[in-house]
Amino acid sequence: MLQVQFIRQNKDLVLERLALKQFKELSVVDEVLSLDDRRKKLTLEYDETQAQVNVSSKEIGKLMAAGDKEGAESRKAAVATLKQRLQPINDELKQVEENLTLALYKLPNLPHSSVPAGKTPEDNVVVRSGGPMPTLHAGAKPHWELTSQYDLIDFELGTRITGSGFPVYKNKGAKLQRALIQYFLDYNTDNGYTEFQPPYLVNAESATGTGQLPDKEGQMYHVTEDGFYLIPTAEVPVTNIYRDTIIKESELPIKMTAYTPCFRREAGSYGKDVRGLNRLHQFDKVELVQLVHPDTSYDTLENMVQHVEKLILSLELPYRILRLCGGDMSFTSALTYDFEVYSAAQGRWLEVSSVSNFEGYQTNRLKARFKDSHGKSQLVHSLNGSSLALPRILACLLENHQTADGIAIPASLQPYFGSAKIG
RNA sequence: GGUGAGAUGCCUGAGUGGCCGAAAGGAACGGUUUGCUAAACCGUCGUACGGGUCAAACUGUACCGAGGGUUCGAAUCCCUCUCUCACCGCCA
Repeated sequence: MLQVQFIRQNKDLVLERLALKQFKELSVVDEVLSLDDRRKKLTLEYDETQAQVNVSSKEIGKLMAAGDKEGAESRKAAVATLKQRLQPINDELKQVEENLTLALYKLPNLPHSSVPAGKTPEDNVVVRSGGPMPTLHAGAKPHWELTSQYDLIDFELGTRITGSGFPVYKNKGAKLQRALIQYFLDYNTDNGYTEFQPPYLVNAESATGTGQLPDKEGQMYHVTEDGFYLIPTAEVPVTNIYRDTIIKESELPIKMTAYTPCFRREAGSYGKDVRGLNRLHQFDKVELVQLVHPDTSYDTLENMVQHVEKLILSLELPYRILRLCGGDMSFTSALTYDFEVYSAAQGRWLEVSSVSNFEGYQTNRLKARFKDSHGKSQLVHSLNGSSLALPRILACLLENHQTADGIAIPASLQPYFGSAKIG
């Protein structure tokens, strides 16, 4: 969430940026400020009254020790009066603090100055593109036919075991999946990221920390029996590794990577969006998370973009990088680059990675801070990106590298997959 | 799942009603000494939210797992919960 002090000092900027993000309830900004004013007044009143109580209590102790029972009793009566005043102040203070938090939760992160104006995906800006655009042979097929032809994935079986959107990978399909995960993780750790295997279920505090709650409650599977949520991305458990911690400045940047399955309810999706591997309820992803000094977070963002770009290039896939417009960005992000890979047989671009700088928005909720050179704690900036989401990469690999007599495996992947082609 | 013991600052660990935001030791950081290393010595060494200030100094409140309660006053007493450890049961 945004820092109240920042909102107070930069109100005009905040309003302007919220508008860029297509945020309509601008009155929330004033609500936050007035609630914070009220909170300060009440806090002062409470603290001053409580201070009197504390002083009196000490005096009572001394009077008792001195054997002055009467003096002690009269003091007690005075304290009782003070405490009666305290009660309603405290009640209101708690209410105000709760409302303030709720109001702050309503405000999305502010887009960075380089974020393009716009409302829909059409307004996203293509930053650059690359990779070899394939020329498919006459009988080229979409991936859901290839997976069936080569016996790589059984969608119907998954439907029977669980439901739609839970495919069963088998044979070379399962092995390719495993090879990709291994390759991605090695690539990340070779570049200085520390590998983690986090829990796949998180509690409500963690989901709140990264912004899934309360904003996107319906996106996650909720295990009500124990109050846990299935992770929609490794971002949630991995970023929460540093919840409520003060990091040494010398330890920054913190670079983490993790493979996890991801679970998303994806309510309301339909049609060609969900065909084959395009959109699933369970999928695999290798994620990058960095916690960095605020001064360097945008350099880090560019580094992460290049890191992911090289990985896609090594898979010999055609891609483009988009800078998302204000209206298409996620609630918590300040600047996001999406990577899309061209699905040749479908004739459409599929998002395979999203790399974002959240600045202090997540870390303010998480209370992930570091001590600066003056000894003051400051929020670190958090960033994350996929490297990569597996199903769409798999789909594009199959479609783009298909030939009349099989599917070619990119050279970078062959050591992991163990052969140069499928079929 | 059952029984028992616990949860204190970066770590170990004292503290059973007021003098405790908290002893002591260690680690860390700064300094002195030193041919270098080591040792020794001195100092610093929690967080949040307020007040105050140009900024500091200074100052108030809260926090000893979490939440409630008793009391003029709680790390200390009571209740609930969570977690940790040990043993038993079960089990990949």
